[in-house]
Amino acid sequence: MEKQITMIDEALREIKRGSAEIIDIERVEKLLKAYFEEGKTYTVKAGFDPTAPDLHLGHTVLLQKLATFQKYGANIQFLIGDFTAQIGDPTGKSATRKTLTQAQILENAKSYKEQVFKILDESKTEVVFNSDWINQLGASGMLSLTTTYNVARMLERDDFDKRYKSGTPISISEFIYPLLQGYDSVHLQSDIEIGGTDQKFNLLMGRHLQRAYEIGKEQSVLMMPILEGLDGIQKMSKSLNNYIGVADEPNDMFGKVLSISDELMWRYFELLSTRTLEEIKLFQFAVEDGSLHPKKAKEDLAIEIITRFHSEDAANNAKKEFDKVHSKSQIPTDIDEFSVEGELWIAKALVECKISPSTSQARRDIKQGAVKINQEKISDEQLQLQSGEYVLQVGKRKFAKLKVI
RNA sequence: GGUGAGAUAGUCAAGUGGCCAACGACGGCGGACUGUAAAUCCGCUCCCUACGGGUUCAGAGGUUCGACUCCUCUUCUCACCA
Repeated sequence: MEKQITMIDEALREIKRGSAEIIDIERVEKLLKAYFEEGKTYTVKAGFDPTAPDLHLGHTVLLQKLATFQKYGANIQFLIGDFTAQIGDPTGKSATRKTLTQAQILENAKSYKEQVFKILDESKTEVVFNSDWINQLGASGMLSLTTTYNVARMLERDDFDKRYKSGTPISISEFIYPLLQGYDSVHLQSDIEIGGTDQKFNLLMGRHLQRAYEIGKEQSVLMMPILEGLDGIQKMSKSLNNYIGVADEPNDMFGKVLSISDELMWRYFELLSTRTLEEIKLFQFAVEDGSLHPKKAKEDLAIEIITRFHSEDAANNAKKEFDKVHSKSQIPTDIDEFSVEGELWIAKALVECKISPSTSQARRDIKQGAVKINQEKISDEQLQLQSGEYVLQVGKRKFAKLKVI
């Protein structure tokens, strides 16, 4: 008995880690108790958008939380919102989405699986599509769904409220969106749902509808913070180009992790590392008292992340490569190769090798001393490359090999 | 439906007849310092083999030696009124 209580505490601690807010933690505790005492499992739902199969570390924050739940008796309902995607989530800016064909959705779902099961246990995960049951709903089902809520309460929601007051249009279908998402929880009889803090309203709707439909339970809700991107300010997203993709090359991942600020590193440790909080605290103290170089801590983080998505070997190689290029300023092993015929003006060569966007930019770079050929800085912007092989470099990070024939 | 204001480079935002390829800020890039960190400092930031040329200031016309700046129409945004 004693032992079980500590196990429950331990599990709870891990589950709470990094979370922004948990609603009805008592129920989570009961579920854990039932698991440890009677081996009863429970379900945790998380919804994903079928339009974005390119996962980045921001998405993995949720996935890792799901993996934690799997450790403690949860079956994951990995929901692909293929129906709701047709409406478009009104959360935040509602850019109108293009509707996807069924074939595209299945394609995306497939690539989700490839990426997601690097973190989740496939045997404890059920992938479901909400069109399956929403299409069954029919007009009358839809109608009775809408009777469970009213416009005034819908307008309590922050973004709707702002848009309403400022006279920005809100379409009726946008009101339907949270209802449908909540209905998913009714159909799936979810015990817990997790999502980002930006999803709070939609997540709570699940509770509301489970009550309205009298399914005999109300899901607990766990919200994770939105991970900041490489800039440390805005949320990680592909469109802001401040992301680390789970499919990124090991070398890119390493470089990107090393480029984050020291402050942000701790945030990443908390939300992305599987190290215990105690371990992370020790790192933090060690860095503060000077016994651990912050770069070393960051390298460990990078290696951990790369190991998860690639392999340990890949991670170690990435580190070696990084040291080679940046600490010893040697030329990287794998660089793009190009070849051209006839002699070539240097500015054109840089454009040709895609390490300069235009000859104008190339000239500026040369003038500023940013261009090297075979490790030698050049200053002559009129330089003609005769036949031979060259390693061209712009700045610290852009390399290309060029063969002039 | 009526009235008024506006649309300028990746974003924000000056410029109201030539001095404007267009102030400034942010971002981005390069350099110094470093740990490819942050902070800081400096330079660059439309294109073109260039002390010159070309194309830009929502779109289409017009006035003018000359327009981002003036006029007309179009499209779109915003504010107020109904």
